[in-house]
This record gives sequence, structure tokens and C-alpha cells, in this order.
Amino acid sequence: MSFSIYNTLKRTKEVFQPINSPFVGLYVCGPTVYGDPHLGHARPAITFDLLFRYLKHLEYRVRYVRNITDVGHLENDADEGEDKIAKKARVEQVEPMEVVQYYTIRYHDAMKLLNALPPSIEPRASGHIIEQIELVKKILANGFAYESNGSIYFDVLKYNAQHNYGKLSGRILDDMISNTRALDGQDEKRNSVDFALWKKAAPEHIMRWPSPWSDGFPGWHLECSAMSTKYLGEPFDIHGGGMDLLFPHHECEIAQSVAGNGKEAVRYWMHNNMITINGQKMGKSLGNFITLEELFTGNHKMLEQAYSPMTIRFFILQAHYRSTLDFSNEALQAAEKGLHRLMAANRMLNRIKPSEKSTVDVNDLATRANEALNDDLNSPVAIAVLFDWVRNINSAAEGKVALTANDLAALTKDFRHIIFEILGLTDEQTDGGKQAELTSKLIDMLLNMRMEAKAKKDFAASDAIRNELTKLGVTVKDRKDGFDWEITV
RNA sequence: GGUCUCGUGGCCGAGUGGCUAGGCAGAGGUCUGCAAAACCUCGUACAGCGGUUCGAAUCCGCUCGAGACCUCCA
Repeated sequence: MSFSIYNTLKRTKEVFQPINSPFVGLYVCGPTVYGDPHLGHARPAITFDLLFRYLKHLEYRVRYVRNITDVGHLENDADEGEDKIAKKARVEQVEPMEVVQYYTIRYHDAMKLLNALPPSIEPRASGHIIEQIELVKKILANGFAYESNGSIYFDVLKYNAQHNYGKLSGRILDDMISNTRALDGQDEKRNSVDFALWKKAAPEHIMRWPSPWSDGFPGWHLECSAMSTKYLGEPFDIHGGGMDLLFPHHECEIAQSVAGNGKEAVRYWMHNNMITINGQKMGKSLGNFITLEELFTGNHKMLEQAYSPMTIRFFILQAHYRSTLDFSNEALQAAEKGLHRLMAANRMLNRIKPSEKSTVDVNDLATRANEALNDDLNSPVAIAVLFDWVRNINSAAEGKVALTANDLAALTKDFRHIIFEILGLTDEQTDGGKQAELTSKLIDMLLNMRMEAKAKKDFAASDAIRNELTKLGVTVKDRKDGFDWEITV
């Protein structure tokens, strides 16, 4: 059994073979921190968190690098317009680094709620200006860039004459050129498809650094090339990001690496697909994006209710990362119920009484779940396997399926390893720290008292306990040999 | 306009030449002091039209529809 991933570069699934097993280098494009994290940020964060966790499950030693873009990301990729962060800073009348600090913390908070593990290294673009300037120098020295009025541009035509600009995104350079509007002649660029490596800063521009060419700032694509190879070496194993970054961002990264170092830096390119709302991509310009905070609080006109971070995580994991995933209240509510069912089964494992013999093969769970995840991280199939076992677990609790003590222990271990360690889900009923743990124990205590009342046929007392709990938002579920409960508020 | 992707049952969403995906919703049943849950059974779904094939939802072609990128977005 081997782990295969879909390599965008080859447009096919390939068996994953690390360059330096057991070490694996993983780089993922992180956020540009100029706004609140939204539903779209959750997709790559969870996709590559799953990859990170699964690689660790496969006993690789993973170095996971995810950057913070705090400079250089302009409002459009034609190398015009204001820096996104500078603009936000101007609008809010604060230092650019205050914007960066604020939204970086907001991003981290959201990632923590989604139970996305922190990366091994989280470099900032502004902290790697020197490395970026060095890379520009190399590209210039190799003749693939030119200076124009203090700015440095990548010469795409020249590069394409020797290499293939467009190999990742499947674009043909000639088509791109013929599809671009004619320039007005004032542009610093020789060709519309050229992109900035270094931009000379306008006098009012706050974020600026000295360079051999001008006081200025690096182009957006440069940071990922510089920082990925700094921390992961060249070449390294996996580069991930959203599909919308495929062109031009990742295409430019390849060009920069080849032009600067003579070789491609990345072995496997992985891209998660988009989240859509009513069939349309979420986007700033479309005005239909929902922040994670709005999702968690339900405070948005499109939301019928609040959705917990785990509901969002589960919702995303229920679709394959390369498929578009359409957001709707109905779909999220279905995910919420499904997740509760999964967690209820997990709690039920504690109540199963072992038997002399087993009537099911408990190895089936881990075997099939691993098969699914080995197949390009097919989390929806892995979850389907889990649900097959939810049925078995519930049946076992009712005495319809038998498990030996050893099998029960193995099943419990596997089930929990998959849902908590690999899929990174948490049981929000019980995993909320000391308070939640105490709540959980108190509810158990009350329900044990109710069991005693029931045993004495004191239904008045047992119903009173249940009714009071119901009023507080605790749904009581009697089982054949015990009880379960769920907090619904 | 160019490049590409996709169209699966009420909803979401896997799969992919012959064998049950799964979740949610719905119907019937079992269990139960009641309620809820759980368990069992139930949908003859693969946009349309042709073609290849013993056999296609799965391959090919065409038609229709949707979306993505080419402009900021994860």
C-alpha cells in the first residue's frame, strides 16, 4: 500500500516518494494578512493540515512551512495598484505592521479553532527581503530579468524561449499575449506577461527596503520561491495552495526557480479546489464571502444558524479536496448532524461490553480508511468507512454485534486515531478544556441518578431530570444498557 | 474570446467499463414506561442524443447547462 497524490504538474496521480525519506518538506501558500480569515481560507488550511497529519501518520518527519504574506501582494497581478496591506493601513490610519499583526493573530485564532496544527515554520515575506534580493540577483545574472526605472521585471518571453512558461497551468504563452490588451506604451515592462521581481517604491510608500536597484519592495511571487527553498532546500517535496494560485503565482514560482537556480524547486504540486456559494466562487469582488467568525457566530444574513468550527472542518473533509464544494445551510446542517453521530459513536465505545468472540473484523476500519487516504487523501471515503463502523459500534452497544476485549480495544484505538489524529476532529461536547470536562461529568452524574430512578420505576423523578436537562439544552438518549446525551445549544 | 474543469437519487457528496459509497432528509418496522436515540428494511441516481462494447453512469463524439482561470481572491 503506497501513498499517491495528484500532481498538478503531471496532471495525474503519482506515488509519493520523498527526496530524503523519512524527511518530507511541505510548503503551502499562506494568507495575505489584510483582512479577516474567511471560509475560503479554511479549505487549504484543512486540506494541508490533513496532509500534514497523514504524512506524520505514515511516520514521515515533516517540515511544514506556511508563509505569511505581509508585503508585496498588490491589488492586481498586472503589477499595478497599491499593496494590499499598505492600502488597508492607509484606510485604517495605522502602521502596515499593525495591520499585519492584527490579522495574523486573527488568522491564528481561527486556525486553532479549526484544529489546524501550526506549521513547523511560518516565515514572513518582510523578514526575508535579503533572500529575495539574492534571488533577483541570480535571475538577473542569468539574463532572465531586466531593470526598468529602478524596478526589476522577469523576462517571460526570453525564459519561454528556453523553458516552458505555462507548464503548470497548461497555458500557451502566445495565446496569453494575443489575449492581452495592447499596452499604452508607458509601461515599464517590455511585455504584458512579464511580472515584477522588485518594485521601486513611490515616495509615499511606507514599506520599502534598500536594494541595488532602488528603495522598494519585492514582487509577490518572489517570497514563496525564496522562503520555500531557504527552509526546505532545493528541490523539496510538496508545494500546496489553492487552485486560484496556480496561475500566475505558482507558474511564476517555477519560472523564478528555473531562471535563478537552473532547476525546478518542487516535486509535487497540490492544489485544493474552491468553495462556492450558490454555485459561484466566493470572492471579495462578488461580495459573497463569509468570514470564519461569522460562521462560528451565525452573524451573517446568509446563515440560518451558527456553525461550530468542527462542523466546518467536517463539512470540508466530507468533500474531496480537488472538488469544488458548494456551501449551503442545508449542507452544513447535514454535516453538523453527521459529526454528532460520529462523536456519539466514539463515546459509545466506552460502554460496549466485551464478548467471548467477535462477529466482525475490526482490522477492516483501519485498512479501508488507510486505503482511502492513500488514494490522494480521499477523506470522504475514509469518513464513509467510519460511518460503516459507527453502525457496528452502535450495534455492539445493543448487543447485536460482538467484540472481544482485545478487538474492542483495537477498534477504539483505531477509531480514535482516525477521527482525532488524522482527520483532526475534536468532540466539542467534551474537548473544551476543564469546564467542558466538568459539564460532561455533571451530566453523566445526573443521568446516572436518573437511571437509578428508572430502575425503581420512579418515572416522575426520571422524567423530571430529563425535562430539566432538556430545558437546558441537553438532549437525553436512552440506550439499551445506559444512556447518551448531546448538548444542542 | 482563449485555456480548463464539471454536470450523480429531495439536498450534500464519493466512485468509475459488469459487484451497496457515505451523510442529511423521507417511508415502514424493531426496541422502549414515555420521548429521543439506536438498529433493520426501503429510492430501480448518474444532463440529453448518438457511437464503441457481450455489457457504460463510467470510454468516444455532439448538444445543452454550470463553473474556474486569463484581473484581487484560498
